[in-house]
Amino acid sequence: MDGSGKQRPTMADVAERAGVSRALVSIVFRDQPGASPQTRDRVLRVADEIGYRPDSAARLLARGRSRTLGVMFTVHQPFHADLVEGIYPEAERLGYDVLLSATAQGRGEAKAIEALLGHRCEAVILLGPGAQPKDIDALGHRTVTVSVGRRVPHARVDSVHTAEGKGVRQAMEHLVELGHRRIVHIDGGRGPGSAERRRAYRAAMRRHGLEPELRVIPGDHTEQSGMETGRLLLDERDHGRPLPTAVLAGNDRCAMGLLMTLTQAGVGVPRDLSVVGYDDSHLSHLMPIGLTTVRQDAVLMAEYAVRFAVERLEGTAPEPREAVLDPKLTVRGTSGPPPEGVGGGNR
Amino acid sequence: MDGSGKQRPTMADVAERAGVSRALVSIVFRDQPGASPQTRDRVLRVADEIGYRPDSAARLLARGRSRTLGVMFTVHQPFHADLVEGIYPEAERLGYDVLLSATAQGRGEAKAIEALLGHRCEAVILLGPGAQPKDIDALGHRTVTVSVGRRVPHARVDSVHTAEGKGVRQAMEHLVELGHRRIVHIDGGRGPGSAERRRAYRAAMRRHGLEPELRVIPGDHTEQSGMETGRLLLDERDHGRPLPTAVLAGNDRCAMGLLMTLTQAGVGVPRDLSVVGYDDSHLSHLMPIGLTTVRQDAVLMAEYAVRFAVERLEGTAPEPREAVLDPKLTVRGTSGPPPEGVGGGNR
DNA sequence: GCGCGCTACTAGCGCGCTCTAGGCGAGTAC
DNA sequence: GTACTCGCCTAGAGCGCGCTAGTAGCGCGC
Repeated sequence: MDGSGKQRPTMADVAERAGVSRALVSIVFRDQPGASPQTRDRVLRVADEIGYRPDSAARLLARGRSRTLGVMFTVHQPFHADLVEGIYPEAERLGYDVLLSATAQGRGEAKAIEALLGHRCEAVILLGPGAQPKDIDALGHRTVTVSVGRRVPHARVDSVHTAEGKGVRQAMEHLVELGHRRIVHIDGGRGPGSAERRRAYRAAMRRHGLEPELRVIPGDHTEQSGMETGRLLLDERDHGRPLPTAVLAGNDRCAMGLLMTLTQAGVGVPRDLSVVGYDDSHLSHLMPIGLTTVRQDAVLMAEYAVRFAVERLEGTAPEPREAVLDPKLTVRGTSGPPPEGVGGGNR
Repeated sequence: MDGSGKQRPTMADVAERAGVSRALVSIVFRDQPGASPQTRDRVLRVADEIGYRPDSAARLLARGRSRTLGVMFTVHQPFHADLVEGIYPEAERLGYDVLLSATAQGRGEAKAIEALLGHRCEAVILLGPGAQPKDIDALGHRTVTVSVGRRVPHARVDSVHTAEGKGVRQAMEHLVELGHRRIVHIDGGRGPGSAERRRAYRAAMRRHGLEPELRVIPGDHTEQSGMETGRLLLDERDHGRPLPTAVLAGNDRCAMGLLMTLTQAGVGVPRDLSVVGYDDSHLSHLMPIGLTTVRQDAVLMAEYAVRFAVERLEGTAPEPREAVLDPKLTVRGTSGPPPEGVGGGNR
């Protein structure tokens, strides 16, 4: 009296029970004109009684379109979580369904995308894709594709990202104005936006005549990376090399890792050292004194991504576009003037 | 020359181009006997050439079963990320597809579940469901359901969770053995497992004759909650009430928030205060000295969840079951003896 | 010659739905 | 009266696939 024996009710069941044709039930469920209010009511009531729910597979098959957007993301990226949260409501508003596919250990981007395509997503939104530009371009030729957080210069894809240079510049101005000179940058490796951030960091250092202090420490967009850098810096300090007075991290996760290591080692933030992150993911609010970070508006980015996809699909905008959002430095508690006397590099 | 005009190739296209029948293509793609190696090769080659990929909607419709497991999770829960990572490989191993549906701001559990059912998931795996037991029971009557991280006593659902009591007991033994007496617990509110953890904390305090020190601070499973508790404790200290010497947090996120607040305020961990978390999510490894926490094996839990669902679906285990995994205290750096002289409550 | 079993393949129905092309009756215009 | 519209409803094709039943061809034994 349960489980596998229980057949899922179909439209035909509803139709029969309500004494109408299948087509009429279809009309009612698609909220289309062509059914009297009474019939509509009766159909809905009967459907509810027998627990009918439209089968999206069949529906999808029947009408040519799936009205589904596929989203590839990484489970462990808080900023992706923020983006996903923004994607749902915008997609719903435009009448699209959302399918998530995560990359994870042992499940690469290719696999995640494959799954989305198999489910007939009309468009694919890639959050911080790490794939080669040529692969992304290939995907873009096969289906409407949006890359979020990463520019893919000559590929046939829409892209939504922030003006990395601008964000880094703001952060650097902020630090320099506070009096910092010994500012290091933790690199984001192949992570989205890293190259631009690195470039902008270098340029800013040069512009302020700080070229001798310029230092890029290799890393990536994980807490792990921030912690390793922290340990590295502490280790160097113990061997006589002074700590930098400020660190521009590759992203918030990296900044978090760094902070944990440093504060646990008794380094005062921002007393002894300032830290600036990048993303303004949920993480940054969570710190007691707040992480100074470059805000990327996740909700806005999500909205652009969804709209780009939908407009391409519906032919409103046949050509791929690029949205470059203005980042905004959000000064919170992890940045302040460099320690007295140190000045930040005047040896 | 792009986009909507480009029709997705179907089996018929492959068949025609390879000079065989549709059925044969179907056979090849389902990896079934009944096609010669040469034909098989040719079909696959042709399919690859024209970029054919089986349409899962149609496939799902045609064979009665979808072989799809739906997973409801919360984007911002790191432990859910760990679970999702474990679910994918196990599902794949058993030949099932995975569909994710996130709860988020403005997208409650009901909506997330609705989406899964609409996509014909045969079973639903709920990660840390917050819904009312009766609603979960109702769902369990409609479809195979597995609750992960939360017991749902009289409901028709499988469940996978850890022996909360045991975990808390271990943590408490550990703290008491170190010499702690003033141990407070931050509650997890309606979060999964909270009630059991709270109960176990109370019992442990009583068993060790620490009833006078017993204190449960309301909270939930977020960093926010940990931070608020931290501020509360610091505030109390400033008004003369001594800090507890140890805190048993509701989960790792909460412990993280607490840690951030305390260490930033100059409280040494574990010098002045010990902190124990719960989950052993990725977070706990990320701290420089490591979070002492009660390990819930995410991978194992994920495997149980998937297997329970599949075995119910395939009739191997018609009745819902419960897996209670043994948690294991993982001692890392945030726990140590209480500060000298304080002893931990001997006023 | 015949039947037999086996491999390699095909015809065609049906999954649950959407959607086009209508049907039917009542009202309105001439 | 005929002609037409309009609201409500139905018949039935077909979406891309899986699958059952069946066919063609071939070697084999007698």
